[in-house]
Amino acid sequence: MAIIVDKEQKRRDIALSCKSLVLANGINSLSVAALAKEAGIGKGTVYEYFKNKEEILFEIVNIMMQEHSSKLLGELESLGSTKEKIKKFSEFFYSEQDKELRSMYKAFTALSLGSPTQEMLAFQTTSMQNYYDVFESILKIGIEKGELRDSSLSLAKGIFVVGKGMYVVSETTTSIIDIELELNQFIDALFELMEV
Amino acid sequence: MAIIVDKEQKRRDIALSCKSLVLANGINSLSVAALAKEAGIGKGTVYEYFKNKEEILFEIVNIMMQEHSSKLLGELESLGSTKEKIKKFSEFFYSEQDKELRSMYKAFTALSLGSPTQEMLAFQTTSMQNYYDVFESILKIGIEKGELRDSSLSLAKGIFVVGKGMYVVSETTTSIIDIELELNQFIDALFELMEV
Amino acid sequence: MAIIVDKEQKRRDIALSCKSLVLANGINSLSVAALAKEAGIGKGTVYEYFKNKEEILFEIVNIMMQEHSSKLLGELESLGSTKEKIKKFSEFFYSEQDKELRSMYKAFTALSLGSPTQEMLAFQTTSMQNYYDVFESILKIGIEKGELRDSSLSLAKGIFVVGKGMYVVSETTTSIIDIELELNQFIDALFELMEV
Amino acid sequence: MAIIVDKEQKRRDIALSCKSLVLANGINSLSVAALAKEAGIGKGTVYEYFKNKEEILFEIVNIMMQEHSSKLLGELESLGSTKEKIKKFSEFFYSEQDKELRSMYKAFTALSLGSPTQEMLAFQTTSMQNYYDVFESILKIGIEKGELRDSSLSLAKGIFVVGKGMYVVSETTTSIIDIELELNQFIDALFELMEV
DNA sequence: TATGAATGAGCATTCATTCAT
DNA sequence: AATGAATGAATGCTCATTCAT
Repeated sequence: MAIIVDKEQKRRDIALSCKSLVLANGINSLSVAALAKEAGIGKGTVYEYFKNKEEILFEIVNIMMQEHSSKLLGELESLGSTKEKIKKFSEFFYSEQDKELRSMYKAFTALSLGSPTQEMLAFQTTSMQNYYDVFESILKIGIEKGELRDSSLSLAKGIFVVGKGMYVVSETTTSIIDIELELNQFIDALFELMEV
Repeated sequence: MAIIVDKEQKRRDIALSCKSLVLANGINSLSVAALAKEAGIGKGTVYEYFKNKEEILFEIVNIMMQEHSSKLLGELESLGSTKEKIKKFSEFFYSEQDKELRSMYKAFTALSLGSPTQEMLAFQTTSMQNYYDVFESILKIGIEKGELRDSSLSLAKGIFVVGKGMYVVSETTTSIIDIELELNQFIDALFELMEV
Repeated sequence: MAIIVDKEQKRRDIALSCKSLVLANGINSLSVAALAKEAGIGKGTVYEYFKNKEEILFEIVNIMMQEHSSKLLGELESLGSTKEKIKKFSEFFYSEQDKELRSMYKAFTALSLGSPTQEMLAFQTTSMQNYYDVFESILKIGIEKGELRDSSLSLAKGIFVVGKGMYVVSETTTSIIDIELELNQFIDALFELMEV
Repeated sequence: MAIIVDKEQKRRDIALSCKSLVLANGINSLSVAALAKEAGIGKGTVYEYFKNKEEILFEIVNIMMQEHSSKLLGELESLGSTKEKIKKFSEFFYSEQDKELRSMYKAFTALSLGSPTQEMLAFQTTSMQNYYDVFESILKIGIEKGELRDSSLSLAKGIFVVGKGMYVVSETTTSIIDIELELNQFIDALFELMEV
């Protein structure tokens, strides 16, 4: 009987096994040769599971985002107020435990900005949408519960991107921008607007 | 005696002559060979004016930012209210006429995120600071004139980065994020908070 | 499964196939491109077998020295007197059949003098030591057999380097230095000292 | 009245002004640009005084050898015995004060071995001959004075090159060859042969 | 299915030399 | 006589991808 290999599982294994390589050296210095070696497989085998190098990065980011997403959803459940939920949500941009994903995300953003492909845009759009849906549902519940005004929703995307903007600024300058402090101040200020 | 060349001017000329190459093909595919050809000079000549390839990109971005900056300052002068000034300021993120600089800036951000060097971070920090100074002075004048509350200043950085965040989102996803609309909505909302 | 290649053998093949290039044009003008072409392989393939260009030269010299060394040891066995052995040993510096190795060695010495690296010095030290060990053992046997005085050993290095010195002189001047004649005269004279 | 520049003197000035550059970085990294800068002249001017880069090295070595030679001749005069003279002569290979010339000579030997030109060989031959003439005259005087046997002359070249050989060995290996000790031992031993 | 040997296009950078001024 | 701006050939090395086994 032939060995049945779970292709999807092997894809994940390969992707994850080189996660540390990307985190250590960035995305530019990740070579297929190093990747294959780290994964303990042949260079050719990589191409049995991924169309090209880019796809591997998709897979890594995808896995990490899924993990982060499910963890986040779990943590959100235990929180009461909408503001707490939003703050928990934005912890991604500065918390120590999300550092790896952030680093991965940074590498991926660099790639996306530098030479965007259709697949890349589609991938990011989907990922982003998933997060945004969660975010929006939090606000909607807040509105339902009477915590927030109806008009708050229009500020949603604003809050959503401010973290991203801060993150990019902090990563591309040496300015000591204290994201945690400033982001929380920003949210506090916004909630004064949004709260009923 | 030897030919006297305005080195600074030639630097600018070389940098600008390959601006279109970067805008057309991105930063990754900009080769020194292509650059030199476009500039109508020899490959070696490039290195008479720039220490390395990176420096050329600095120069291009620098020139474009200076142009944009002086144009912006001129336009700001004719505006009365602080909100109008802030909106004029944020037009950078969506206006048609700043498209080139935005594109250049995008390429540069990709580079900065991908493989940041000390020089790059320093350059971005300085550039950013210049803009931020203008931004802050607008708010300070607004406060002096009694248009804004004293506490507004703490929101400054928030407003400042939200554009950047939106821009990155819009560039890395296919989501039809209407930056112009959403950014203006966001500013309007914030001004409700900030206005006396 | 993949093609199995005797990496060590191919290394030798590649190195040897460009031996003539080095002998013909010297070491400075040996480009990887020319080397690969001569070996009938791609440029990239070279780097599958050698870490860098230098290593190829090491390999060539190494192979040639090993060949010479084993040939020399064979020839030494059939010789009776210590003087004969020493003379056989020193034939390297002028014999027609060692011309290639000498030429290779010359190129390598030029490199070592010009820009010595740790690896290069180590390589030369080892190679030199191997030869010197043979040389010393010849003298020791001579002493054991009562052919030479005990004190002869202190002259060993002197004899050893005189050939090298003559060789360098002959290669860097047009003076018609008759190495064969002078080296043999020198050895004869020395043996008057060394013999019991 | 036009300024009359002593071309020959300026040649020497240029050559000497970049002596330290060669000593510091070796011969391979000496660029005409750096050289001109060090000499405080334009790159083009270099070519008014030298046909090419190689010629500059000739000039440096030439000047240094002339200096060394005249100094050596002065020192030899005050010495009585032939052995002392020979030892003084061979001090070149290890003395601290000749370190610079040795270093220069090393660089030059590397060049000569690597890509010998007719001019280079001719230059080295002449230089070598000058030294050898001095050396030979020392031995002749020793013979005249009855210190040495007539046959000693045949060993002359042997002594002459042994230093060179040792020097090359010491420069191309990490072996701790104590040139001073071994060279002197060698000369002592030879003198047992040569002395009447 | 798995492999890894082979590849060659591609690239940044250097530098001796020329020559118009 | 002096200069330095301009040059382009030359080069070592990388790496994603292919494909024969």
